[in-house]
Amino acid sequence: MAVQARYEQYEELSRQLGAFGAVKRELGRILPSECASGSAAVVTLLGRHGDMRMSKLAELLAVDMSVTSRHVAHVAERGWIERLPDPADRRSRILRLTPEGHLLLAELSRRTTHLLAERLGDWSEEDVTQLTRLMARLRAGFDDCRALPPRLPPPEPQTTTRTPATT
Amino acid sequence: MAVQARYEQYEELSRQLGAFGAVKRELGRILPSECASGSAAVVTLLGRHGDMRMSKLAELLAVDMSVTSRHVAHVAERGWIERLPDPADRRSRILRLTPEGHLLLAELSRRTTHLLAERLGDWSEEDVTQLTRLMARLRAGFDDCRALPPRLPPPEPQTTTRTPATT
DNA sequence: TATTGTTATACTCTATAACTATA
DNA sequence: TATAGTTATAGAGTATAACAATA
Repeated sequence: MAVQARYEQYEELSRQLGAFGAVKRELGRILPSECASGSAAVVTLLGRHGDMRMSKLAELLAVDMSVTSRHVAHVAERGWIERLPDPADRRSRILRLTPEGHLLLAELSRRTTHLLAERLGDWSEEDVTQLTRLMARLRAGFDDCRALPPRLPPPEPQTTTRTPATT
Repeated sequence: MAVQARYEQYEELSRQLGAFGAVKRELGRILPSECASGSAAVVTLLGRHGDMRMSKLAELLAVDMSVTSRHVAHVAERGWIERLPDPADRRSRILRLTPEGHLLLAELSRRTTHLLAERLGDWSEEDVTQLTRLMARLRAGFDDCRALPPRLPPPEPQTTTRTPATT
């Protein structure tokens, strides 16, 4: 039946999602000293989208603003960004890459693309494009519903133990 | 030129990889109490591949054995797996799911597939299959070369500051 | 001497809650 | 009263190094 096949697809996708952390860790290992992955994300997003406020950055990072605040403080301490006052709202701060930040961004791009070129050198252009497109779509599917938290499925109709976790 | 286009593909893929943490965090939020994502990975891999030794599990998890040891201890304390002596090597231990572990595995599968069904319900079967296939291939590309650590690209030929990180 | 696995320590990322300053 | 951002605290994941037991 089609439903059964679809759930097996989800199972398999779930396994790939679980194992995908290894890829991100590997990418993290090539980062420059002092620049952890959180810092790299801040610099990369500012380079991609331009100056923005904390709240906007938190949204793009898809993490709580408290986390964003810590990452931004770390990056600002190292001189890669500056925090300008927002003339429209004195509670807010505008984040902007410094010249040193742009240099770091170029270095990050160089290292990342080099590693990906090493690992994906034998991929067809179509496959790279497809993977990027499908990952973006999956992420968008999770972003969209971030307001409403994920719901659990209804409990099993069977009369078996339903919550093995809370033993 | 083609090389330039390829590097732009890598840039875009890199951004998607960076933003992908949000998907994994969302999947982590639906886990049962006491079962963190590390525990879920252990149970899932044992269910998928059957009984195995610590070293094999560490390889499948793609993390250091010390990390594996901690996750396994957590899972064993909750009765989801047992650690049997290995008759072939007394240093080693064979990991096996308990009946409670199988119940937990079923519950994990139920919750994960439900969430994916909610988020990917409008995807074509081809797209789901493609994404799974390409993620597996990308991960394999990183797994294969895990023995040799990722190498950094050669320094820029230009006479600019090459290491903005070590300011 | 080499390998399997455990433990101690330290670092990063994340979320929740309490707090300050401003709207 | 509500919002933008910060800080304190706690929990989870990971790696390195030192260690025990066995091969």
